[in-house]
Amino acid sequence: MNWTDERVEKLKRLWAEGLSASQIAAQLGGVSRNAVIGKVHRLNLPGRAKAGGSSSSARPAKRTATTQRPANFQARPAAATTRTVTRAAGATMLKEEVEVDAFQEIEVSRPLNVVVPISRRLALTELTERTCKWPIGDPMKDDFHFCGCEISDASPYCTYHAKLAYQPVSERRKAAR
DNA sequence: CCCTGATTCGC
DNA sequence: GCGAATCAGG
Repeated sequence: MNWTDERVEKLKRLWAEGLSASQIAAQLGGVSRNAVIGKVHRLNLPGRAKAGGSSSSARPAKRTATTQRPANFQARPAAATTRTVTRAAGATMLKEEVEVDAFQEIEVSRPLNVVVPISRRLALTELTERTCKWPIGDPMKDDFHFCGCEISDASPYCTYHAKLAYQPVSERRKAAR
């Protein structure tokens, strides 16, 4: 694989979004994470905070899609906006708005110290034994992805989605993200 | 041991 | 310019 303009643009975009080098490599295909990092340097793109690198949870300066935030840290307004803009069909739109409203309810009632994982937006082929396999979005649409945040135990889901996984669907829907 | 980014250096 | 190998860290 060579670095076509298209692939370079995608690299720039994903890097700016805060995806890790390995995630970007998986999305581009045909390159290793080292290749991605090397290219990032050659392009003189801004690096990630601190030398020695760090896991996704230890990037102090930049807030990225892989960090975790307190539950009440304004995830909702952005999400609500995005969903409203993204959806087109009337029926779907209505459903989404209901979900968003329920989500707001949940968030208000959630204790302050609970953290909600921010999706790493991984594709199926990017999942590992240690990434949350909670599906997000419509499998028939381009933006379908999995939560992908890190998990530590044997559960297929992160702690947040594990709680959802064993609830009745009607209850899950309220907190679905 | 999993992961992260940074750097080096032969190609 | 490219990226595997290696390093250094969480």
